[in-house]
Amino acid sequence: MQTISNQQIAEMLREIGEYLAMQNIPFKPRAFEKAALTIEGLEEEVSEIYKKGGGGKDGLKALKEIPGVGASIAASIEEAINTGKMKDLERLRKSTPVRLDELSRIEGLGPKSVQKLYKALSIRNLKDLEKAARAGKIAALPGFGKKTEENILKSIGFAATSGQRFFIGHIMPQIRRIEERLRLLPESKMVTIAGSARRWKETVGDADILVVSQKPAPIMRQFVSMPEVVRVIAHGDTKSSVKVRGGLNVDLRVVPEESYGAALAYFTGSKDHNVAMRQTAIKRGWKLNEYGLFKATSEKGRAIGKEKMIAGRTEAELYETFGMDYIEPELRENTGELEAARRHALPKLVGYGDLQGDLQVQTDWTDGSDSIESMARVAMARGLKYIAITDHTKRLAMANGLDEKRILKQMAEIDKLNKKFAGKIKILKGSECDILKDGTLDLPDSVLSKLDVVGASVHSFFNLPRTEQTKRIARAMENPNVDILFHPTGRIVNKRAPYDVDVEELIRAAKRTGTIMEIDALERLDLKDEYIRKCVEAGVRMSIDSDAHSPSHYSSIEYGIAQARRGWAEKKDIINSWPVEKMLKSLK
DNA sequence: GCCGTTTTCGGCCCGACTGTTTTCAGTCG
Repeated sequence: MQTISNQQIAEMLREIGEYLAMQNIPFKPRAFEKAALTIEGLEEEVSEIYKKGGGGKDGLKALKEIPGVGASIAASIEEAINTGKMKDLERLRKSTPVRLDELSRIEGLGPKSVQKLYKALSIRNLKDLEKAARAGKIAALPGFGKKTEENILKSIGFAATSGQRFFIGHIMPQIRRIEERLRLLPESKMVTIAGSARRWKETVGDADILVVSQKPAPIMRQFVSMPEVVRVIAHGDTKSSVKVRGGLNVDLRVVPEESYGAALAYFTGSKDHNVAMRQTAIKRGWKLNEYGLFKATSEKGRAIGKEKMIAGRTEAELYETFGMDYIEPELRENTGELEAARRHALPKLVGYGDLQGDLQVQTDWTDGSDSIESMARVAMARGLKYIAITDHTKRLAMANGLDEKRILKQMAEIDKLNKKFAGKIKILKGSECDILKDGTLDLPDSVLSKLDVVGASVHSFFNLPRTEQTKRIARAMENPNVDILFHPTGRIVNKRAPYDVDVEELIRAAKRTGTIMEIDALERLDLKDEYIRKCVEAGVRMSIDSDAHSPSHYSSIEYGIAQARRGWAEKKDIINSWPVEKMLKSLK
């Protein structure tokens, strides 16, 4: 039987929610949406959770443990696991046969409008919609108009790119360019990137930028007329929204200085974090919004309708008023950070300037673009104290992988360079050694034992069955010469799914064997944040590596550090934040 | 439909912008 993925289940639940929203049913849509969001973000497959729970009644119980999943949704999930379908969804689809997924991708078109369009014009899909819009039929509907019709047509043109999420490493430079442009405006007092980019999520759907200013109008005018803007979605006094070349939506908010902290917290999110914060406020009889934290004033115990702002100028003040420590943006996902902040037990996250070394660097000996010397010089200029040269091994023939002879030659060259760079940067002898199909390594132990740092990684047989893949990698980790497991799951953000492997078992193997787990920064962000957190909890150490194949790739380190921070990692968890001697001693 | 330091009923985050209205519904984040 084909097992159903979390993504598929989430889409079904979300679709049910949208149908319910179409029918104007209150609250239920949000319940489904919430459950869908949670399930999408789960690391473990829901079908596994059900199976592990024992299936049947006990499986259902296990499903209900998932936040946002109650009796009814659990039953639907069970149904989907067993039959691949949800009867409730089938029924809804039949009663209103519209392609909700297609139509709600159109900007400004939500469930209510879709319902109206279906009732009045029998519009079921994007094609029907375009036809009706071109024929001018939509403008004639009550509640719709000429402008709406124009926007629908425009949006159809963009439908392909909307809803897409961008890899943070690719999109951050563009967001920063826009930030910089706004910073240069004389009217703007402060400019900050907010939203998921400030939380360093591995993918970003929209960019949010916050500006403090007394004169928003000229800032808004400049913003909507930037050269990269391809469409203005909204243009207001305090909020504007545009789509820029490449498909990214950028939202700009202008707030007064006294609300800066509240607004920054609000627009940084995550949504879940904000909702939890607001619920905390309500419990205390306060109100939290993007303008501040407010307390209702009362006279003789009776509310008199006036509100007094009690915090909001800075984020720190906001958290403090709640009796919490300041929560770094990377932690704001409502996954225990509020509780930890209350108990003053937040981690002291590894900092963006904390790395002293980089333990995965490729050179022109294999598939890198530059020489060992030039990679060392660039690393030095970036303030690194040591790098490990870790070229591929012979199994990776297309990368001109090193065999025993060539790697010995490379080691001799590194000795020479170390004399040249003495006192400036230390070049470590290393390898990115291929893990062969059976879990043995591509170079003999007699060679590996001569190296300072051995990373092992999978570049072949991605499709082995889960247990075999897990055993294979764990076997490599048992090798006393293997120090680090490079890019442990093989994923590439937005490009390649991880191979099927039991990561928790690998983390146990790492603990048992003293192997370091890598956070590979370049395009991979492998490990994922959830696994990083599990390593931290298990006391398994990690390294954050650029995986640089050219000098410009060192810049990816920043994203790797962000990823580590999102996984609650501290300096003590990241071996290359340590001086080289201490780092080397921590290896096998 | 979900949830619980207001706990098995009765709540459910909150505000800006747009377009079509003439006071507001729908959408978005």
